[in-house]
Amino acid sequence: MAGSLTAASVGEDVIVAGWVGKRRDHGGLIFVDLRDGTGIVQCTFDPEDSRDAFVLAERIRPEWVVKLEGTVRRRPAGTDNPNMATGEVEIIVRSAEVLNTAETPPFEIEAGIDTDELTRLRWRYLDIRRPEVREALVLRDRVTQRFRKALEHRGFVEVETPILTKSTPEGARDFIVPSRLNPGKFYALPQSPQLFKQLLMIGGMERYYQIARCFRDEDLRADRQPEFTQVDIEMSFVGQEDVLAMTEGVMHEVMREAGHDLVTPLPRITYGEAMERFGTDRPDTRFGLELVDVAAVFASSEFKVFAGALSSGGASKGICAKGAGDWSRGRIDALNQVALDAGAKGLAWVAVTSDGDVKSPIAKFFTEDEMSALRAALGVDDGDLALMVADARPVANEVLGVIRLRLADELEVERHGFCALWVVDFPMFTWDDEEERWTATHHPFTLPFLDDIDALDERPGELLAHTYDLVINGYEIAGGTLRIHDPELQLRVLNRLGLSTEEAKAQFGFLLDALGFGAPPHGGIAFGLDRLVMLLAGAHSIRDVIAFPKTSSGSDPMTQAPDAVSPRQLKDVHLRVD
RNA sequence: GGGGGUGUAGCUCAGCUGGUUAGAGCGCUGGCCUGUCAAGCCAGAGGUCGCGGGUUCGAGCCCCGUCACUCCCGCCA
Repeated sequence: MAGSLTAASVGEDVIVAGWVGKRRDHGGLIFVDLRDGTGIVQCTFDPEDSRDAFVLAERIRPEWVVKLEGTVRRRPAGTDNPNMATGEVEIIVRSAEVLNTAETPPFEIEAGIDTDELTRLRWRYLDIRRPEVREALVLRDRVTQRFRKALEHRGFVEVETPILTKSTPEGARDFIVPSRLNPGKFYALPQSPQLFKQLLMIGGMERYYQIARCFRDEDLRADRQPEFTQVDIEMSFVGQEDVLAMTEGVMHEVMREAGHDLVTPLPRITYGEAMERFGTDRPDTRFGLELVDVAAVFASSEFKVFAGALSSGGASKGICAKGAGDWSRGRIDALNQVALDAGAKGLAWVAVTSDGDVKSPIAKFFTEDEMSALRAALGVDDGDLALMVADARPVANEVLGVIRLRLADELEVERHGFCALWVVDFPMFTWDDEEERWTATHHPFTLPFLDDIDALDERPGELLAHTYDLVINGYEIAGGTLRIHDPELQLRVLNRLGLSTEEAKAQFGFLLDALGFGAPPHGGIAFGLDRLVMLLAGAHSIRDVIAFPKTSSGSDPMTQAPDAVSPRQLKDVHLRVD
């Protein structure tokens, strides 16, 4: 009500209820900004209109809850406030009632405050009164509703899956819940509905979705919370193209809801290409700064470090930092440190000043021809800085991927709008040095490329899988796979991951059994709803789009969770705590 | 688990090379004020300098430890 009053409402008698914002007391005249869910309107207390209301207005304080009755009036000439939606009008208050008083809030309830997040979270319900937080939650609702609408329209059925479920190996650390009725046994909270959606396909649901809460007991980040929300989707009797087309259609509608036009079909690149060009599997394609293979330049050069890396099967890659040719040595050294931290042995560089002078610790190893070849390969003009890494191919790519993002910041590269793309064909397995075994790149239920299935045993590192990640502005917004529907193949994959047949049956027996009862071919995708809304809201953390998020140590400053429980509770669930 | 940053009034911050009684703006309280909207003017209250230890004649400042928040790496199939 409050925020929707305009000149068209002039003359109307209205009742508004809400919170007191700013109060401006002129002695003989008092203005109160009244805020409700719709916005803010100025309410004017004049003793000539109502003595009682005026006397009350002298007492009220910020964040008191009041109900005001009065008439909407055009503001006197010259007193309009063009900065507020209701700035042409005001309510002349005839009667006022205090519904509740309030403590002085620990921070001001208004847009654009610069208060520490801990303070905001401790009084999150006050923070939620502020417009940015409110708008983020409203946006989240609109996005969620649009997902529902778009999916229902396409024949999907929303099904709830268990929150109390079974811990399985592979993947993230589970949150576990002790069972009172089963001493010594535990439920696990789902990392995602994963297996249940497959079981729904086997159950003949054919098209399932769920706005699903997921739980992972891992360390937090700006874009990672211990509980988060997926829009989880699965379809039967489909191939990859069907899933991608469905996803693009739904995304188009969702983006439209948020006021953006997503041009489809989206570009696609393979995982391999993403790594070669951007040094990451989730490239931010709002800018170039792509990685270039400079092996041809270094193969025969006198620069032993690079030539050596190449001859031992590695790669040498480079990136051209436009306009960085005049950077100080210190600034380049800082980049070198970034490269070292990212795992490089060093960062080679050639700076060409805007006067055309070449400065480089490695220039002495190059002939004039080689130097021009390097500049041509990377597109280095006067005033540019070339950065090169030679190492095992994955290392060289990843290091330059990190450098690329750093350069985008340093060079203040323009990054606006939304650049979405598919990254497809991830490897089925990734070698884990620490555990000395193959792990599933996406998950163990991913369908590998069947035309190369011999690689499963012979060359597991080369086997690709039917996978697709939707990446926007460097964030993985959705990811999915076609699933294995053959129990024999599923068992082979689990074996390949180091699970014996007995272990596989103990952990995933219900899935293997189910696959044996006529599982249809199926595949799907899951969106990270929090991240998507964060991007759409222009926020920098998913905490900004979650009503009651946790701090980076996983605690809630408002409820004080997690907290100790009583000895009785522990005894009930057969637990002892040190 | 590791690295960086931060921690001083309710909020945001300043506080010099270690030196008297720790300051400012906003907010809050009281007073004045009939057209403000970051209202204005006057007055006032408000401090475990995150916590613990150490060095020193003397610590907000230096040292050690610790806690919290935050960003990143590891981790997140």
